[in-house]
Amino acid sequence: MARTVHRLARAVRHEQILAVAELLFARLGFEGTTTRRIAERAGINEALLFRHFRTKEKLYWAVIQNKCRCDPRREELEKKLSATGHDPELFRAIAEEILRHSAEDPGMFRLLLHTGLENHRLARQFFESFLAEGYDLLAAGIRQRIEAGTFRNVDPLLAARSFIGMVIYHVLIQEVFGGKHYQSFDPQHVSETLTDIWLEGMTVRSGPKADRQELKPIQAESRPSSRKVRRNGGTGSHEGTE
Amino acid sequence: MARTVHRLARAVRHEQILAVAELLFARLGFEGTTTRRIAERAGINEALLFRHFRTKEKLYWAVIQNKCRCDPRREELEKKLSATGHDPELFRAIAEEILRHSAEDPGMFRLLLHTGLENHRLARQFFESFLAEGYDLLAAGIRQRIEAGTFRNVDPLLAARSFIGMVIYHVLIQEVFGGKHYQSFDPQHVSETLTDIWLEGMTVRSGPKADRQELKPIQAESRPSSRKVRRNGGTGSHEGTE
DNA sequence: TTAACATGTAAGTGTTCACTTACTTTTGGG
DNA sequence: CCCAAAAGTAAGTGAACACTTACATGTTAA
Repeated sequence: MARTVHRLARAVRHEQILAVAELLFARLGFEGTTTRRIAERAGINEALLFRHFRTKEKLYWAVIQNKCRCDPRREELEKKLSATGHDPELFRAIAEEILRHSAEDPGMFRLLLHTGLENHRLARQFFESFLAEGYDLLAAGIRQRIEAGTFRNVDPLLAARSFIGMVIYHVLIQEVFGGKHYQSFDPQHVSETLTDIWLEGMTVRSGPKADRQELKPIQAESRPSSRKVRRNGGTGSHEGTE
Repeated sequence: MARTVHRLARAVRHEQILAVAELLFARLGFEGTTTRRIAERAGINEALLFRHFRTKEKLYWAVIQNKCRCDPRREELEKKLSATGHDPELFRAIAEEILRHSAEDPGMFRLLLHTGLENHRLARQFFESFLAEGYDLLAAGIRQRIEAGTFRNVDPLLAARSFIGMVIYHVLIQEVFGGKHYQSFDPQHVSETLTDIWLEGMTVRSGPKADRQELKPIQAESRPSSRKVRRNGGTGSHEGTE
């Protein structure tokens, strides 16, 4: 017995196991995935799996690091963001990129969430390598635009989060909570709408500048009397700002 | 032997087990939590646990349904939302409520995510009872405001999602991905900033009404040349609904 | 007082888990 | 051609899993 059916070069098998493991970990989480099943789906004996990865946890690590390796076009984003100017196209492209990437590789998203939820110390590294840096970049771009006077003066980190949040949350609802079983959205329509709302909320308007109250950008210990005033719709109903 | 140390009324024990189980399920997920450990932490024998809940999965169900029971102030929200008028306070209150609730009961949030990720059929029910309804409510309120001319004409569901998304995503980063270990935020500041951005992005402005292009509210197959502009028009700023 | 029953437990059940051991087959360089 | 190393496997290991069985103890109503 001991039939050896397929014999592969070490590196090839390595990659194959990683791919299968990624799929299962993304779908079922760390605890929900068994080494037996990974081996099965890879068409190999469990022992071989353990010769490639000494423990299940090391395999999980490897899967995640493998994902982090193929990091997306960070520099590209950086360049675009640092180009000052008032550019809705750019933000829409970012939103669209997130939507596209999440649709193409939903496993990635689920893996990220699973890792965050399970208290693996992996979480932090994964988080930093995947999210934190992107934020700082985005926040920097926003800050720059605030200083340039095109964006309103709000906390850049919160602004960045709110933008990414709108998009990611949509993915969360659609992919994780089965929203797509109820209704599907055209990614372009989504990215357009979300970006439109956000940009509209961020950009400084022409017209009288003086009467605008600033939002405190970093700390808001002062409980503002009752209402942060905006230039309200002169639609007439300038209702009840106290 | 067989020392019976604490003897509790059935209902009391029931609740106690539910509480312990909720804690562990939220922290470790379904697969990551063992019945042994639940029993241990509840200070009882495992067999007793299985007399209260015939299977682990039924226990999980029970935990979730228990969470759904104490449903938050839906009617209150409904009333507020249906009161037409242009009210930043309301939306800020909603954001603040989400932030507060998530901070007080982070387990709830984690449980929801775990349930979504693990493919439990529970997920859908949980989702519907907890999220979907709230959306529809919010979306309805937004639609109403669009018709009243206070909000710009965007897809109300997407608008609702973008609002909730900004807030929930912030919670996600802080609670699940350990963001709070790096930086903590004043909930008021957060809710203020996010609501401000979103409202600013949603409200119709005064000024020339004619030159505004509409965002198609439902479908956007037309790739608009460069920029979706604000300024609502068509549906008429038919304000003063009341 | 006591029988009936609910609350509780100790000590299992078979199964599956992550991981190992001991062995077989294939391959490539001398 | 030969043989060591690499690629593969069958058949385990003890531990932990969800869940059960058999029995002890506290409560209560007739």
